[in-house]
Amino acid sequence: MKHGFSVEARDFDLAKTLDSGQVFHWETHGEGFVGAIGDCALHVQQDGDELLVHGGFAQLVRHYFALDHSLGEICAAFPDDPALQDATNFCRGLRIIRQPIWECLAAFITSSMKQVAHIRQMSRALRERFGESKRVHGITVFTFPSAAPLAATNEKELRECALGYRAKNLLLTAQRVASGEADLESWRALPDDELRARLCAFPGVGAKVANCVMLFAYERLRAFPIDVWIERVLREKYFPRKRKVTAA
DNA sequence: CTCCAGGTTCCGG
DNA sequence: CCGGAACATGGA
Repeated sequence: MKHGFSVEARDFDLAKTLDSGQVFHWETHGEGFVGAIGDCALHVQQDGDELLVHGGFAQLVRHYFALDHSLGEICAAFPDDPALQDATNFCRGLRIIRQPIWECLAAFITSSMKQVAHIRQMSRALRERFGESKRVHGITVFTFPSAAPLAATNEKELRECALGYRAKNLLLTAQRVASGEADLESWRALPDDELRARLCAFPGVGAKVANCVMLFAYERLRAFPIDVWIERVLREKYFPRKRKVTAA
């Protein structure tokens, strides 16, 4: 427990944020969580208005969890809508984090037609098989594999991580990223529409996954991923007569 | 044993 | 453009 860093974290709920389905590779450990941000493995634990971070990287943690966002201002800007009021109360402290692009893209490619518990299982299998082993706080953590080691495998090996038909999509995407043909970092400079079009050009990436990557990795806070649950709510609360609910 | 899960893609009308 | 169906896997 010693040698940890403390990071101020007001208006933040670590457990709620990591359990919200925007990221899939953190695991509970004791009172906190272990995981990795890119290559940096760490243990994080919340204690009131602060985070105890083991493994260093305090500034990285602050950036990753978007602790610089003013959650109060963001919530105050919401329209006066009963459903949104309920939502803000229910989700208080849940932040949209800043994920490394590749691991976000890869994770959501595996997410189609899968329950969150399954997505987490696939993430773990990929990490244990292709990620790097690190030690932090006395435990072993596997980082999420970069594109290169995934590009160097084959569909069969990825299927052994329970990816099913998603294996081919992840493999082809990893190859395009690892080869440099698709430079995810440079795409930060693109406007929303162009970025979305490039993301949708990857196999297995459609409107929903592209919007997840834009929102969770590219900081495009206007992106609005519509999954089956959001669609049900939109239909029930706002558009009872529409046959199809889309972002536009 | 069936059903369906935080979608995408392809195909026919 | 729009509705349907296939796609793998595993837990309920």
